[in-house]
Amino acid sequence: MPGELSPLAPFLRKLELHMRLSAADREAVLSLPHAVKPLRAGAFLFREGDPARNCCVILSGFVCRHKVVAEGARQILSVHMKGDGVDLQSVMLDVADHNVQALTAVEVAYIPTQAILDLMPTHPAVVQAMWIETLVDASIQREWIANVGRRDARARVAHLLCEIGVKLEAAELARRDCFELPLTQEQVADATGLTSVHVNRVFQALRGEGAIGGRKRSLVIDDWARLAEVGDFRPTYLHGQAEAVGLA
Amino acid sequence: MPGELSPLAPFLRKLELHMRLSAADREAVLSLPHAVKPLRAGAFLFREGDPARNCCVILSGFVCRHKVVAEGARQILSVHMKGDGVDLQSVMLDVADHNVQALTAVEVAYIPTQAILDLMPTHPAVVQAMWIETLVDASIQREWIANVGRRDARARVAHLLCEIGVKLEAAELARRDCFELPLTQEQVADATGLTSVHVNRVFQALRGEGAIGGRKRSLVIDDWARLAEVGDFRPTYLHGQAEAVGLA
DNA sequence: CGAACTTTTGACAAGCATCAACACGTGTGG
DNA sequence: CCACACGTGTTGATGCTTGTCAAAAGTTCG
Repeated sequence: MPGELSPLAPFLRKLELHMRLSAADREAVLSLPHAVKPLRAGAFLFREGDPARNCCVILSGFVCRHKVVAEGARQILSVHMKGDGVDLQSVMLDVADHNVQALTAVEVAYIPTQAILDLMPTHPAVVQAMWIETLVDASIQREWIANVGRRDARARVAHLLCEIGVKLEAAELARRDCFELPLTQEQVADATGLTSVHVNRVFQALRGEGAIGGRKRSLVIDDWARLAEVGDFRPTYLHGQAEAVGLA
Repeated sequence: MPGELSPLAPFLRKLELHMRLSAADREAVLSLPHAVKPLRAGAFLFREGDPARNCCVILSGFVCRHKVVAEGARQILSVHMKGDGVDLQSVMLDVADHNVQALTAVEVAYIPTQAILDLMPTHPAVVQAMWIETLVDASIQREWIANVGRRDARARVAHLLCEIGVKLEAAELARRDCFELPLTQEQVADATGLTSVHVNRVFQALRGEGAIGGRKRSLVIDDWARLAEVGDFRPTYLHGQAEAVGLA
């Protein structure tokens, strides 16, 4: 079984950011049972209230997690890309407490949760790595609470752009200062707790002061240090991913 | 060793909300090595940047986790009480990404992380329960992102009050509709991304419309259904804790 | 009984939302 | 190939929610 070619290889790579794994552990990850499924942009991987039977790994494309509040407004909770295990937590919890939706066309691998539980006795290190993965996820969520709670619009957007840049680079999809933004301005708004109109104005402001460039979604971060300062971006909270791109 | 009298009993009780544990597992939790320490209000249990060597369990009193952003504003990320394992995640991560501070005088039990890691082979169910505990924590954080990101001031405060009520009841510290609020209005503001002045006005509005009563910090939720509706409070995200108080 | 918090009040300012319209690019079908 | 719809981005006018500043009143505790 040629490990490097397994669709789960990027997932394994991500786990290894957190923990050293033995050859047997690596093999156990790559041979997890999984069903690969292509989905169109906008498709739901899970919905709030769904019973949690599977967790899934992103193979290509982008997804986000989000909640819808009473008045119908949407709040994006996180953005995920190649190699991310989305809803690893569903391994342990009974029911999904949020939605997971494809931002672009994606390929995902569904893994039955039981298969992961079965690794506990035989490959505890793998389970430990997955636990860490969920903890890093939680750390990112804490940063997002601070982002939407206590930063102004400019900082929120700048922070989000920096984070996405680092995650893209850690996933080896792009350089952190030059990438195709996988979000529309409306989705940036939903991620930052703003309106799309105001996000648009913030983008213009950031362009105006020379922090970012590029046209449309092709984003170029001309002045990383500047943008990071505007966004109060200190990447410690990304743990392994920050180190992976030399920001630790 | 009389389990019921161990200071870790409330922690065990919380873990058992998530998983059925054997007698041996229960015993293993209660006999975890720990150092009990009383702390004054305002004391830090951990600081951002600290190396993570211990995790701690709250025995009495209240603590919060928070971050400080560039301009000096503070964002409270969660509120914890008796039986909560705060920073269980530090078992796995290298460095604390936020502060943990006592809101009132507290007693905490520090547990060396290594002792928890050592349970992996011998008591996997205990480790699994702790994992679930961290996942429920993450679920609550997601709800907070939506709360500060997409709800107006009234709803944010109402939501927070409902959540604290349910957690207090689940911890058997009070009824969910009648309790001593462990936060000052300024701390409520830091938890909801508002200013204390505005929080004060929201409290008056909620009192005015008959949703809440009581004077000072002694809060009485006169109309739970009303407050829950104002706050868009649907407690699924609390998982086991919601069920424990009959809200599932 | 005074010092340090905490809550409350008022006047005013600002950031962001809202609404509405328009521009632009892209893909689709006639 | 053009017409058209649709999603996305852009702009302007206006107003509300919430922040800011400052001061007073109430509370707690040594």
